[in-house]
Amino acid sequence: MRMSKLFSQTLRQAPAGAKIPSHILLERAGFIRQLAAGIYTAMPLAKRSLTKVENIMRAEINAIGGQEMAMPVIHPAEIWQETERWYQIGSEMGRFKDKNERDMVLAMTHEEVVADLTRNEIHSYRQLPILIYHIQTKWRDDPRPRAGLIRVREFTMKDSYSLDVDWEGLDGQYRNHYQAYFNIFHRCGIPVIAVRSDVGMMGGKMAHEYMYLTPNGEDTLLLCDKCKYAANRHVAIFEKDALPAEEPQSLEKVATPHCKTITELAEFLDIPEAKTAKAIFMVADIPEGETSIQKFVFAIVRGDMNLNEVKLTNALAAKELRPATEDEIVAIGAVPGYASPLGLPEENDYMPVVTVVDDLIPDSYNLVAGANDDGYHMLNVNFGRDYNADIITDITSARDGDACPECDGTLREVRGIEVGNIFKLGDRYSKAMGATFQDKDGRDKPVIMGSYGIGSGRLLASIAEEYNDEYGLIWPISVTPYHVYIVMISGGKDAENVEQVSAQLYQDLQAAGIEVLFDDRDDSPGVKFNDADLIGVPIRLTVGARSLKKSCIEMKRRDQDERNLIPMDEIITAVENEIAVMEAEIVEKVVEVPFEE
RNA sequence: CGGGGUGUAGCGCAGAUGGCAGCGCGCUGCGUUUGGGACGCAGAGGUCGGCGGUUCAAGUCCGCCCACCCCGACCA
Repeated sequence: MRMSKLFSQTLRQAPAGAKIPSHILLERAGFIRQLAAGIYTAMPLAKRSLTKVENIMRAEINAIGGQEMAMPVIHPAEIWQETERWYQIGSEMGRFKDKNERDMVLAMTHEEVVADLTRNEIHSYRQLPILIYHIQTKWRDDPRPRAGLIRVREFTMKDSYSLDVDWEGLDGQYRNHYQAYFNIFHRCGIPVIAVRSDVGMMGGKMAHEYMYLTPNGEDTLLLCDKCKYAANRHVAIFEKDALPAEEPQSLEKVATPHCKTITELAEFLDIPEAKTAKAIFMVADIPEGETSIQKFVFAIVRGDMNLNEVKLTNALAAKELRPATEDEIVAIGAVPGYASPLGLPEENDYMPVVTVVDDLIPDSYNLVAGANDDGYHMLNVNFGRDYNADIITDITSARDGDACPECDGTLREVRGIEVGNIFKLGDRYSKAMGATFQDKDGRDKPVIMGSYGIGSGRLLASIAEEYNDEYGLIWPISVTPYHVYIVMISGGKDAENVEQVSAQLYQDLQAAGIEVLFDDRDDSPGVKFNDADLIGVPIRLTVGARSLKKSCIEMKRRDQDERNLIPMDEIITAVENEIAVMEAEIVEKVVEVPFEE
C-alpha cells in the first residue's frame, strides 16, 4: 500500500476524551474512527490487523474441531422468549419491530440461534460432539461505553458453541477451549491469566474469563500468589475472619446524633467498624414468568465489609438491581441513616421487602445497628434473636489483603481487561428450546452446551495497550497491518534514484509475499519517520541518498534501536529472516497451561 | 440511572462586561527545501450541537432538547 493512497491520516493530536494509550494511539495512527458512543469504524489499517487476529482465532478453533459458519445478526424475538432472556435482559438488548410489527432482536450472542439449529439438525448421539463457531457482529447497548475499543456497544466476536451428549463431553470441549484460548492470546502477543467469573446473563454452571492485566483495565481481580487462586471480584470468595463468639447482651437503644455512616458511628461509639452491621438498601427487579416484580432489598453485611452487588443479584435471581432512593427507604417504613431490620413494619403498602444477610452475620455477636429512629442506634443486636432474614449467603466483596479461601495465602487486587470467556452452559438452552437428541439407550436427552467468546476489537485494543511507547504503536509481527514500512527520503540530489530504488524495493518485497506500506508521499523525512513510529509497523526500511551511496538500505526494528545497513541485493532475504525471527519470538510464548478448575 | 464536564473549520483550542467569528496544526496552488513532525507567498474551509425566547443586535443572556467525555451504578 502506498501511504499517498491510504484512506486514513495520522493525527498530531488525539481527539479530546481519549485517555488511555490504546485509544489515543489507534485514533492518532488512523486505525479507528468513532461514529457514536461505543460505535467505531475499523479503518483499513485496523481491518488488516483484525483479519490477522481473526485468522489466528480461526486456526486455533479449527484445530480443536471447530466448523466456521455465519449466523444472523437479526433474530426474531420468539427464540429469545423461549429461553426467557427476552424478559430477563434489560435495556442492554437492542429490540425493534419489523414492518409487520413483529418483535426483533439485535444479536447480543447466539445461544438461542445455536439451540434452534440444534433442535432441527441434531437427532442422534451419533451426530455429536459438534463444535461450531462464527465471527460476527454483536450489539450490546452498554450503559457506559468507554476507553476506545475496550468497551463498545457494537463489536465483532468470535463465538463458538459446543454440543455434547453429556457433561464429560462438555468438560473435554471446555478444556480444549481453555488451552486454545491461551494459544490465541499468546500468538497475538499478549499475556493473560484465566480467572473464575460470574456466569452473568449466560447462565450455566462454570465460567472462566481471560484477563489481560493492566492498570487501565476495568475489572478488578483477586489473585493468590501462593496457590494460584484467581477470580473476578464479582465472584471472588475469601476466608472471612469471624470475631470471637460472645454471650449475647441485652438490646440497648443509644443516641447517636449525626452518625449516618459506619465510619461516623464507629468513631462516635469508639468501637471497631467490625462491631457494626451495615444495612444497604436496593431495589431488585425479579423475573416472574413473563413479567417481573420489584422488591425492596434489605442487605446486611458486617460494618467493615463491602456489599458485592453481583453476589446479591445472584442470590436474589434478580434481573436488575439498583440502589433504593431515600423516598423508597422511607416508604417501606425505615429511617435513612438509621435503618435496620429491627422494628421494621411487617407490612407496607409500597413494595415487598426481602432481607438478605451475609453469612458472616450469624457468627457476629452484639453488633451495633440502626434503631429505625432518627438519631438512634441499637447496641448488642444479634441475628436470630433480634431479627431474621429471608436469605443467608455470601454477599460481600473480597478485597486486597483478604485471606485466600483455598490456602493460607493473602489475596492481591489487580486490574484487568476481559479479553475472552468460556462458559459451561449445560442444558440451560437446550432444555428451554427442546434441543434434544436420541441417546444410545433410545431416550431423548437435552444437548449439553458450552459457549466461548473472544471480542476481536477488544483484543486488538489490548495488544495496542501492551505494545506502545512514547512514539506510537509497536505491533507484534503476528497481527501487524503490514510487515514493512518503507521510508523514502525523496528530494535532494539523488531524488530520482531514491524514488526508483524505493519503488523497485516496494515491488520486490511484495513479490516475495511481504506486506509493505510504502511512504511515497512528498513530505519531509521527519514526517515519515514519525508516522512510521506512530503506526508501529515492525520493520522499517529507509531508502535515502546517504545509504544508497554505499549500495545499502537501512533496516530497523520498531522495537529495537539498532539500525543496520543491508546491501541492496540482500535486502529481501534480510527482511524475510527478520520476519522469521519475530515469528519465532512470538511462538516461543505459546505455552501449555494446566487446567485449573 | 446519579454526579461532574464539554459542544465554535478535518484535529486541538481561544473568543471579559452582547456589537464584522479567530489561532495552531492539517488542507489547496506556486516556489524554495529534503535522514526525525521545513520555509515563504497566495488561498479554501463555519447552519458557532438543535429548537425556542430576550434584545436594535446573541457564539456570548434565558429556557427546553440532543450529542459526546469523565467518575459511579451496570455489564460479557
